[in-house]
Amino acid sequence: MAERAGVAVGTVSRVLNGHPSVTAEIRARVEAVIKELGYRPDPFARSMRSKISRLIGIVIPDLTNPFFAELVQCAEHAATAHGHNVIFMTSFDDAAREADRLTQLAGRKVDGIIIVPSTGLHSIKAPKGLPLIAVDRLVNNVPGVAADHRGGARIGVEYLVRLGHRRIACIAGPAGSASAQDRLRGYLDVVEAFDDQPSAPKIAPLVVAAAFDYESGRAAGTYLLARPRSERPTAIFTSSDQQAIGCLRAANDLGIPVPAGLSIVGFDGIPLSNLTTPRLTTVIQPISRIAEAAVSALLGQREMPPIGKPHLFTCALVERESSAPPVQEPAVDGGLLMGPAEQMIGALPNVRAE
Amino acid sequence: MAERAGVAVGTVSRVLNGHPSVTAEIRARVEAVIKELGYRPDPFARSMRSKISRLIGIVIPDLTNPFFAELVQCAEHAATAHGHNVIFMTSFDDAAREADRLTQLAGRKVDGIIIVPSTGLHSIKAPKGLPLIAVDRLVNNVPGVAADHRGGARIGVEYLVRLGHRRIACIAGPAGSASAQDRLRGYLDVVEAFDDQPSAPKIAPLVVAAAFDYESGRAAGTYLLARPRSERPTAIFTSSDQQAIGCLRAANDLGIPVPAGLSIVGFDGIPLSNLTTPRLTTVIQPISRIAEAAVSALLGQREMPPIGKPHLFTCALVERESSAPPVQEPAVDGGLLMGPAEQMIGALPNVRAE
DNA sequence: TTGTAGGCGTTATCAA
DNA sequence: TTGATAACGCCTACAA
Repeated sequence: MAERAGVAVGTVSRVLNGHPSVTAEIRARVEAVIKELGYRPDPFARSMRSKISRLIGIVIPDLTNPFFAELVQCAEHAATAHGHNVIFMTSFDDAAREADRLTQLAGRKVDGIIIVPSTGLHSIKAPKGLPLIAVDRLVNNVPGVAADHRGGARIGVEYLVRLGHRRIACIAGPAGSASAQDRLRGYLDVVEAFDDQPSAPKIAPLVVAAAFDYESGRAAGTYLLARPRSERPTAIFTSSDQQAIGCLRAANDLGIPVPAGLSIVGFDGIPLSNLTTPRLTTVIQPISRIAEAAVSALLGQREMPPIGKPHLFTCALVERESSAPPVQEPAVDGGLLMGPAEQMIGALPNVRAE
Repeated sequence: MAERAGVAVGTVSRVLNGHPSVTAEIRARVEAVIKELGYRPDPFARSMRSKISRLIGIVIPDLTNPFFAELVQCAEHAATAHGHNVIFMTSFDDAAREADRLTQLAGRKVDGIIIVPSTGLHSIKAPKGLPLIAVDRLVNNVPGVAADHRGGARIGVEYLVRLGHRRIACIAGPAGSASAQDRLRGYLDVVEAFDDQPSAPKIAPLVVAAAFDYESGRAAGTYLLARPRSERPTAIFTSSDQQAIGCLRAANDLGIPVPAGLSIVGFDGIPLSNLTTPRLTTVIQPISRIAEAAVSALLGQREMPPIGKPHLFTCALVERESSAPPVQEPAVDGGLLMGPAEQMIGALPNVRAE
């Protein structure tokens, strides 16, 4: 023990915790011994008494998704700045595994949990008494912080409309993902806005659902582009950069030039989106700000967003090379999806990678 | 307390730990109460006594690198299977920050640490008494597990030679990275092997160093491909898939068709390598096996590789679309790098992203 | 200001 | 087999 500095344990503790009532002389002496012995307080003993672990958990569906990887990295950075460390876990997008991880974290007595809920989850049975915040994919019984997916999608689709596109397809994300639904809703917002102005040319909606990854994007793109020329979209709005990159691949396989024969807009703004051929026009999310907001809310530096009223961050369009005005005036009739948009959400054709 | 089951604390502990000397009847009674109360032993109290945290640390230079992201995911998976959780940290490829993280982990009393050392590190000052294993980038004072980078590079370059290429450039990784050096060495192995056979046509070595990321790969590729036609390589062997993808971009920017005018071979085997245009021929690392080996060595399920004698996993070539025989017989003279290969390592022109 | 002592939840030792 | 008890390292009243 460092009490070989000639003081009592209590005094050492006071020095450690910066308690005011310690003589400068004694404090110096103790600190010297601490340094000399390389003494570190035992975190377990500490946590056992204080009930504070300075540990937070983060659970994400899949680290192979560059967006989540960046999110985790930003969150770790923010947590470290707050003096916390992070226990990382993958749910592999599986609800059962996710629930198990949550239980594990609760058992570890972490101070809080950041979670990107697995696909298909609309509510989370949170270990009670444990601060929990959903990021990116919002659920209805937990505070959340995310990009304004709906607004972001609107920005992307409106941009395509402004470019002159009228046959704009949408590759939606998986039906169970809240972020995917919001992006789809944004797409439909634009479609409906045009429906409301009878003078404006109609936009033919064309929607297909797919997972967020490269391969699913490629499959969905192939599905959309393999349609007869007259029905083929002149632009595709995707729900992730990975899907968009898969689409690029699909277009290339089918001999369709981008952006000459097809415009593609991505979503997320991952680093790679700026290095594809052609470079991807995409809607970027302010990912580091999202991560920081989640961490500081969790750690009480900022108040938690109320349940049902998540903290939303606005997205921005980055115009690059994968988008351009359409070459020929597209036909307007016939879309996969017709009718009141709201009803369609959740009942879309689903294309999946083999 | 669960001793309201009418037993002493010690007995509960024995039940919890499956100690044999407990009557079936008592055990049943205690377990019933445990379940009823949803009782969970406090991990801090437990660790405080047992000196075991069931926590391991993992420190990575950059999670934006898909290879590392996958590594982390695999490691977490393996650790979970062993009943451990993982504290994740980024060093941002900065030695000072890395050292700090290591200290933090030691302070947390994790059971072991997996580290991908930051670029430029040749040894690690490990907190002593703490199992530590280096992954992917080996250092000389710590046990390690990695892919056989040198052998893998050899496989990739030999493949290009077999295809008929003689002017094969190499984009090496950052000079400070051990894995980068090994891959470069593998490249040089092949070059030298040809030098030894006077009958065989000479291979002109051409090497440039760059960071592992997309943008650096693009810059390095541009640098190599902007040379006069007679000196331009007909094939580029890169040190990461990201570099290769950047190269793809560079070739495209310069109007050089791949693989018709240039063959590119990547390294790593990240998922994306199969979705570029053209799909990337690459040398894949058995990443999940590497991660599992690291975890089980760390946790004592398997013996640690001796220092200086790391556990190496062989790589495999996946032939895809970015490689083909060269069209025209290339000239042989003039390379950036000439002379005894060994001397060159570490003294290469370095191209970096702006 | 400083020392002393009790208690946090476990596990391990020793008796019973 | 089971119970009682000490000890792990820390913090915090409370007493000096």
